[in-house]
Amino acid sequence: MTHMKKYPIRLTPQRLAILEYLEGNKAHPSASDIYKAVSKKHPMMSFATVYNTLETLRGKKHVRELSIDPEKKRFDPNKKPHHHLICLECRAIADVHRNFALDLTDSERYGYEITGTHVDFYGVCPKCKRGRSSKI
Amino acid sequence: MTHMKKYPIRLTPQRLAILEYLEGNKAHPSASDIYKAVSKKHPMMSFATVYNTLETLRGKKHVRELSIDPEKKRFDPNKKPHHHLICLECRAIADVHRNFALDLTDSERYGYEITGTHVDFYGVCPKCKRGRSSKI
DNA sequence: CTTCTAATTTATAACGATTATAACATAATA
DNA sequence: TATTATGTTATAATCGTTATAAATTAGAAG
Repeated sequence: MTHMKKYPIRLTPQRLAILEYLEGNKAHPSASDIYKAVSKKHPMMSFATVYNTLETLRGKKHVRELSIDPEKKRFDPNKKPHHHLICLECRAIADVHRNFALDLTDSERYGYEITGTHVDFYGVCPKCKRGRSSKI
Repeated sequence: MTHMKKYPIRLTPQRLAILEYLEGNKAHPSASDIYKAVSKKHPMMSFATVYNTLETLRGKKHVRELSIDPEKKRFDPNKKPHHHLICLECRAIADVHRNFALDLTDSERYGYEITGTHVDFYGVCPKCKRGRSSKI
């Protein structure tokens, strides 16, 4: 995990397992996805540890917490600035690495101080499209 | 509420009260905000009715369900296409009425069929900015 | 290497948002 | 008016998440 030396956290076996699972993971897993996957190798792992660790990682900017899925928080270890492409049927999330220059005029800004921008593209992923046509 | 004739729903006193509350509401209220406000006039109103009604309104496209707030769903009766400006401190949400032409190349699209786009601007609202400076 | 302290993990309870269920009430329709 | 579908209510259940307290462990100090 990049930046790990720059913003270090105390490394425990549990945290290492979670970091290992997240490293390069492009699925944008939820806490429960992470728990399920990691507890296979660490059966004693508690759910609370997953939440605690995610909170710690979020604080050190090692993961981004996404509010894209209305059902649950999802986590993104990709630290490059990027946007998302979301399947409205299965909630799959893909990354979009492009920089959109999105600026607001003063009147549009409405007194807000803007610190970041994020674009969501909504649609249907290839897997769900296939599923559809087969049902005709 | 616009479109009400085009996509009608059966109008009950409860639904009317909820629609009245939502009409022109720019606060992007949660189900609980709506319940609190509406049950002042309709003390017998049940929480379930708020959820049921919101689900019905969503189905008829009378409200948009937002996943902007990680804690809870919020609802937007504004049917003009628009984007959002979100205060990271108090979760206030303001509307941005601008059309951004955001297109992805085929390779960026990754097989997804894109049906919509939404831009979130993150920052600090004027109220929270004021709160900050007074604490120096 | 041992001792100490603070941080971490665990199990579990509590919480808030949301959904499900079933009985009751109301509206629309025949 | 009788019938049927739809909406409302109260309430239980569920799910994701946070809080708590006791037990464990990592890391620092000696």
